[in-house]
Amino acid sequence: MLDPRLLRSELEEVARKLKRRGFELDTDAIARLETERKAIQTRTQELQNERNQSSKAIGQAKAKGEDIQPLLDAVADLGDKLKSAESRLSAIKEELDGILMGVPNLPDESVPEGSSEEDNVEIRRWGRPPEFGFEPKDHVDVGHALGQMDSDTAAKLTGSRFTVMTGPLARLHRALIQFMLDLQTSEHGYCETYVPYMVNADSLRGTGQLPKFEDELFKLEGDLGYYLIPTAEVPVTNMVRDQILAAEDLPLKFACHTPCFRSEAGSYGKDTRGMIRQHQFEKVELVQIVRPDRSFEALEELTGHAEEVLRRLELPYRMMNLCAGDIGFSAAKTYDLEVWLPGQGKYREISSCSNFVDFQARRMQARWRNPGEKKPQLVHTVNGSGLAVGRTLVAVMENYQDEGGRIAVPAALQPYMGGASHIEPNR
RNA sequence: GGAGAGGUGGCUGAGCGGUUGAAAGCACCGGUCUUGAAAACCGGCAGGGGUUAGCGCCCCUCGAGGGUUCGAAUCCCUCCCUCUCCGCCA
Repeated sequence: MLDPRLLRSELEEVARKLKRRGFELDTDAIARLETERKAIQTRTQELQNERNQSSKAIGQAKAKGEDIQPLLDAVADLGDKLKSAESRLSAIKEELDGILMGVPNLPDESVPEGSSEEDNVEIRRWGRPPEFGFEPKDHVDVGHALGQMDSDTAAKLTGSRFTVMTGPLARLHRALIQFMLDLQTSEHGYCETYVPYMVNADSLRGTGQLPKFEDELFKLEGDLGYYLIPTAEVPVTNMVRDQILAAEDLPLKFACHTPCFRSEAGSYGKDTRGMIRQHQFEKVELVQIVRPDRSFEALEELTGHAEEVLRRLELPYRMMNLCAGDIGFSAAKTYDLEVWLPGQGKYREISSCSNFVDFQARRMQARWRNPGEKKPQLVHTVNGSGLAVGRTLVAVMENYQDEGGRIAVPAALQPYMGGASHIEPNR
């Protein structure tokens, strides 16, 4: 959520910044509601003050044993007036809040102009796409040739956009998770974290998935109203919801592996082949809760931590600075890491690292005590995938395939594979 | 699922329907003392909103939402959460 005070004092400036990302702010509606809010709020507070004064006087008169009837008569109709003012006020606040909750974050100045993926700016490139002496297969063909990846069975069990893996390939998938967690916790200082895979609506509001993106989530039946998490970002970031942290607690750095569940409602027909876009996939998420003045350096650092996974796996990738039209709802700035996929002959997103500045913190009321300030201040939140496991597996399968249908195991993963150097096709 | 206890400031924890937005302790900040530190002592210290050049003043908030009342942390109702015991269960 944006700072409501910013919307009052610099409404046009805010609208201009939001326009960069293609969002039209209804400034007239906001200005009108704001004006009304102010009037009704003042009126309400006057009435409340009157009530408080009168009640206090009645209490004092009663204590002295005086006749309080005249005082009671004087406030006879106050209750009704107050009640109607209060309900009007809360209705306006609710309406205003509804608008505000649907307004995305302001893109940072360093975010390039643009309206789509096409306008993202490449920051750097690492590694070189491998040369094959044959026509490289995509991961579906590689997996089928191994006999260890099967979407037909998954479709029988559940439906489309799921995968069954067996044998060494399933182990490689698990190895990636272990490797990523070990790297982030033992070398980059993240605290390994285990969280619920279902969350309540408050948590989803906190990180910005609700109220706008409910159709991208799996909601559970029943009275509880829980949702399956679309990313570990939701439970992990919300750990600090409604908290006031001490300065020495910051930064908090969490690494968390979870499955992620996404309805992919808006992506019919997109990436239907293979396991690029699944309803269920594993991810190791990196989350940092930081002082406001450190969030942009934290974003650089965290992105570097995600990159390190790709470097250790020796997977070629590039880093993109997303343009204003392509960053997510809650983000002020986002870097995507895109890995080279020989089967598609292009770079595909494998990690998305964002600085949300105080946008999520304000929704969550996550604050810290800044020694230099009287009042608690909002923290900043930064997160990124380190990495998306399913897509990393795809990248390994495609980049490490050989003509005989085998997959070489990247050196960094061999300790997690019982020392195996290759995955062989089933006989 | 059954029975009971409880949700109050950063934390612990008091709180007859009427200066209680809240005792006390801890933590924290400032000061005295000290070569320095600790201890001791003195003082400050909830969050949010409005208004003001500022001092300040006003409003809201004691799990959430309703209700009773001139007045609710305190009484009533609904819901949520936590803890203990029993049952069931990986």
